[in-house]
Amino acid sequence: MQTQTTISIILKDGSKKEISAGSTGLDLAKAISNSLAKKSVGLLLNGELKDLISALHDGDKVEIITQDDPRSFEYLRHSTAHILACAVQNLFKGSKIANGPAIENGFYYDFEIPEHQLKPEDLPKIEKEMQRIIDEDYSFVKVSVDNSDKQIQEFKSSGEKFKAENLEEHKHHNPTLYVLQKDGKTVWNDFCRGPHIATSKQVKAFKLLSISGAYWHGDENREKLQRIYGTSWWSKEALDDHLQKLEEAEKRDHRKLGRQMELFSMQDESGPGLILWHPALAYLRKEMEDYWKELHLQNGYEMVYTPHIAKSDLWNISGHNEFYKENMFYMTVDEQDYVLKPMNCPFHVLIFNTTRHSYRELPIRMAELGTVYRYERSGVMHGLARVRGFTQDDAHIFCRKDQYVEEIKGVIKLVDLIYKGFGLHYSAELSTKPKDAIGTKEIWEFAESGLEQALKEYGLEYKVNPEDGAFYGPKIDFKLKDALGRIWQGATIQLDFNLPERFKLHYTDKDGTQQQPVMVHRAIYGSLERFAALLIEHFAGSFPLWLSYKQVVVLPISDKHLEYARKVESMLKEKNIRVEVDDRAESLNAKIRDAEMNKIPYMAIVGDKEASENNISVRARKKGDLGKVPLNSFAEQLSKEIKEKTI
RNA sequence: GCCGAAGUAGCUCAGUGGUAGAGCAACGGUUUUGUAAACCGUAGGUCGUCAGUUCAAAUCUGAUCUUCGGCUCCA
Repeated sequence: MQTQTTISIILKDGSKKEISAGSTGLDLAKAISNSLAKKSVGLLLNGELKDLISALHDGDKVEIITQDDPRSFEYLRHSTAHILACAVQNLFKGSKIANGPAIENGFYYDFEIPEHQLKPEDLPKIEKEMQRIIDEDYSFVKVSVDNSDKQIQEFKSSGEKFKAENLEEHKHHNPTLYVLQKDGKTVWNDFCRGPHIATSKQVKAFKLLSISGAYWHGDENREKLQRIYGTSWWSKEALDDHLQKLEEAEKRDHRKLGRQMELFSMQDESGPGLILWHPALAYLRKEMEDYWKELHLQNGYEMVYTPHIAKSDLWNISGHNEFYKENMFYMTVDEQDYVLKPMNCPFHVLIFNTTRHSYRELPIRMAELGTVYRYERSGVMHGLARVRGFTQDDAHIFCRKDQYVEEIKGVIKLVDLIYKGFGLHYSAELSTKPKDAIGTKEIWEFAESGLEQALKEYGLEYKVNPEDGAFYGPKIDFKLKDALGRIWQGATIQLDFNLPERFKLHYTDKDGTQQQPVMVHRAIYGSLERFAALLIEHFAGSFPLWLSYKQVVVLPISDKHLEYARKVESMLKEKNIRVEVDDRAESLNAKIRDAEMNKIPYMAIVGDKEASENNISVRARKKGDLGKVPLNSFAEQLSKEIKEKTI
């Protein structure tokens, strides 16, 4: 009898497991339980994601990644991308493969395909070939490249120039190939770091979604590539859920709802990226603005208004002409150059600088709903979310160093307060000093630690984005999460060391010396346009009562009830409720249907019974009949809902 | 800006070289309706724009504008 050598593995929970030497991760999973082995996908081996069949060594720390672990998608999707690449190369002779990573919710692969432009009709054909590869049950086998130069030559001779270039770049990082193999026969290979699933059959549910262009290494001077996007899941159910979510997102698309609900438009005559706010969305904006102004005035801000254009001189001082030139609209009047403002800050600084300031006056908080114009490249515009003219809910705080932390806390409080009114959840991120920053090390330290202190004292969780701040100062960004779990850019708080210097901002301190104030830029909605887009998609157009254009529609059962309907209307109008009567000669069912389609929160249905009892039958959007309610209590209930901003 | 796709009635879409279509919306009439579409009729389009090919162009070609999917960039 031979003595079996064993090795000791440290599991996730810190416990140790003895297994026989030469075991793989899969063996370890089997040794723990069969059901675990079935769900196992890969390993976190000493902190790195590795193939499930990686060999284990004595003392390794191992966490088994199962299908329940979100990290398992990296394996699945990246492997599905490889199957896609193999399928495309089988179908389109001479195709060269570039890169194919897993991305959020899916994957893509980039190809150079000579003499064929991919069309949507190609996707089902490619899917079929992928399914064939999956059904063949090929193994993903990792092969280390011992002679990089020889392998590069091989890639080059088979025309795989992108693989050759990738390998050249990584030749000193223990390069590996992944090959698709069956019965020891290799059918396909790619230069790849991995990790992968074990066999192609593990791909249970995938779909190719779209085609687009891309460049090798994202560089428009390099080769043009064709990209295929897809998604891949562990089960058909999960795939269907995901596809349904995509469908739901499409239904909620603010551009689509914008047309359907007549919220806004952009027109050829007025130009791209320039929004016409139609009455329904203008009402929502008015509510956003009123709410904003009310909270800002309550929280020590002062309102200012500044022009839309300014002489070029201003932008020379601010530095915009130097750093922001390609984003600005220019015009010449009376031989004088003017610029359409891309930011409000220089104007606020001018207001600050009009008089001398005492340390006693600070902080000064100057707020403006300022409309700015930025030249955006033609391909980047997107509905209300990315435009050329937009209104920032901008404010600048000029304060002393000793007031700085409190001021930041005040802004965080205001952000919290405002988002509450919309029922939105958010998270915070702190971005620190980038490489090409201006300002001394001391001032950056002061600024960053101040932001951090404010976040901590406020008790807000945050993530740090190292080196992601603006060149002129660090910032806190707020990310908003919508009803579908998608992330939107929200509020931002930025320190600025640049403008106080350029505009020579001063205040007179206690001891009579001239000191430079700290300047904070901050916006909470960010852009009213983009925030409106967020609200449209978050609520799928069914806005809460306080944000609805039409809050109530009165539906008379027949013409006989028009008189009473008008009475209901004027009574609600007196209470400042936005109401109208549907007096069309349509059936009640048709009126209800139209009101539902127009996403009006409440319907007040009135007929003989209601008129005689001085009440109404209430029907709520999407909820249906709520029964009869006295007119007065209905009005009171709505007023309360509006006042409390009930979601 | 770059790559690719698309643009037909207010909206959603059909129409692949030979007289521009449907549904919904609009308008007129009939119906007077009890919780998601009553019925009949009328009107509405230089087929994004400009050139070209052709006896003939929504349809083929080119340019241009806009939109969409990406790349890049960003509030």
